[in-house]
Amino acid sequence: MQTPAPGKRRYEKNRQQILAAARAILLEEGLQAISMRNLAEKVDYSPAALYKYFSGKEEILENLRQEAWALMHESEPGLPPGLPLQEVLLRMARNYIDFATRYPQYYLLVMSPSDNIPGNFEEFLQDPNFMPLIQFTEEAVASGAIRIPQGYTPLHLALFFWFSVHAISTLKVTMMNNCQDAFETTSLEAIQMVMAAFIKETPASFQSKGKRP
Amino acid sequence: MQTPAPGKRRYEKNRQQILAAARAILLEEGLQAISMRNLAEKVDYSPAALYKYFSGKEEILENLRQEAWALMHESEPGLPPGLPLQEVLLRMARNYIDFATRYPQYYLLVMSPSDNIPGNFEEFLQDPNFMPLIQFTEEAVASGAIRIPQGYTPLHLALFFWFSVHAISTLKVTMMNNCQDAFETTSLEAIQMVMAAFIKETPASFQSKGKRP
DNA sequence: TCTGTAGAGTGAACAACGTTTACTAATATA
DNA sequence: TATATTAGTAAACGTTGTTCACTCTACAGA
Repeated sequence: MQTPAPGKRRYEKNRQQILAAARAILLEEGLQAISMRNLAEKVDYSPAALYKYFSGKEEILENLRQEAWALMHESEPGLPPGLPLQEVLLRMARNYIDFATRYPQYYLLVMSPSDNIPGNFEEFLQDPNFMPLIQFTEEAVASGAIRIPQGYTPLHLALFFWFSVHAISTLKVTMMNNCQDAFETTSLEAIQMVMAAFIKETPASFQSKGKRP
Repeated sequence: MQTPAPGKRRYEKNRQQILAAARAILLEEGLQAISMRNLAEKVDYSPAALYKYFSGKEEILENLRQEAWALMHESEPGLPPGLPLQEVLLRMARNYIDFATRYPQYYLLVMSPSDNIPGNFEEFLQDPNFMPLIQFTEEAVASGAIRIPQGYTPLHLALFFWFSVHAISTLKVTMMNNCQDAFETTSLEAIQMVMAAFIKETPASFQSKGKRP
């Protein structure tokens, strides 16, 4: 009985099938097209049957949200060692923004109101999606690659970075649909400009010891 | 006939009354509580009657959105002359964030998907809510109070500033409900840190000639 | 192998939503 | 005053998420 009973396996398979259909609707027709009836018809179930697999629509969306985070993190390219620090940061930003650009529906879903949101600053700082960035910044500061003004911490710089990337992605997805690359280009330049002000100008490479965000 | 006919005046009064009720629901019960039926009952109308005054729910929300922008801009305190530039910028940021904190429902409404959103970068740059910030930054750079690195423009700095303020406000409203001031304090420090890197350290005052954002 | 029970699956309904339609009643205009 | 406009309504339409009472199937224990 090391493998689950066949009933349980079928159950799990159906569950994944429902999630796959929901994912397909999200990517092809958009977030607002995900309705229980629409979804049920796509998997040849009655709407009520979905409630045998999920407690409700919100649980299905929550699963897709986790998928989105995983997809974004696994699409991170392996950065070649010896890359200048500002290039590393720039690529991190670009990767995040590219994800939002390529999968706007995924990004909209991730940013849509959920019940799973941290309620305070401490929880946010320990969010697995944000913590690596803080760690990365701290290492960079500790190594001397980034110089932080007196009275401030690596957290401040990480926050700024996160703010910028988050704002650019959101704006691109929600407002700048019909725009050329002008917005993204200019925005990334803005990030670059600010980062350059803190990065100690050494062409010497910097490589984080932790896994990158 | 210089004043509108009494029928038209009553019509306009009813319209404003409906908007007032919608505003009350927004502030007291939240954005998701605004429904045509809920609103109709509050103003002692049948739901269908609202369609004699508005083309639909979206038009009502659009009116509230404009209210929100107006309210935010009129709540801007008159800055005393002779204020250091970084203090001016900091207060501008604080004013924006304070508005989102005081009226989270208004802010959520403003940021909710609308049909009136600019579709490209050029329109965005001419948005009356963003243009003053660019103007302000340009004046500050022209006067020498802010130094921009070579190859960059005041627009880059304005974008960064807008990104930060926007991101902080959104995070405060959507995620950081139960948190103390730690998040806002740290975030404002982050803005301050970055701004300080560009502001030429002169205690000499700077006063914009244009109206402030 | 037979049987009883847990559970997969369903049709119908409920409550709420935005909106439309056909209609009445009140008002403004001529 | 007669007429045309328009404010206002009840009822319905087509959605939505969710629940309930009910089958029928598949698996477990005798």
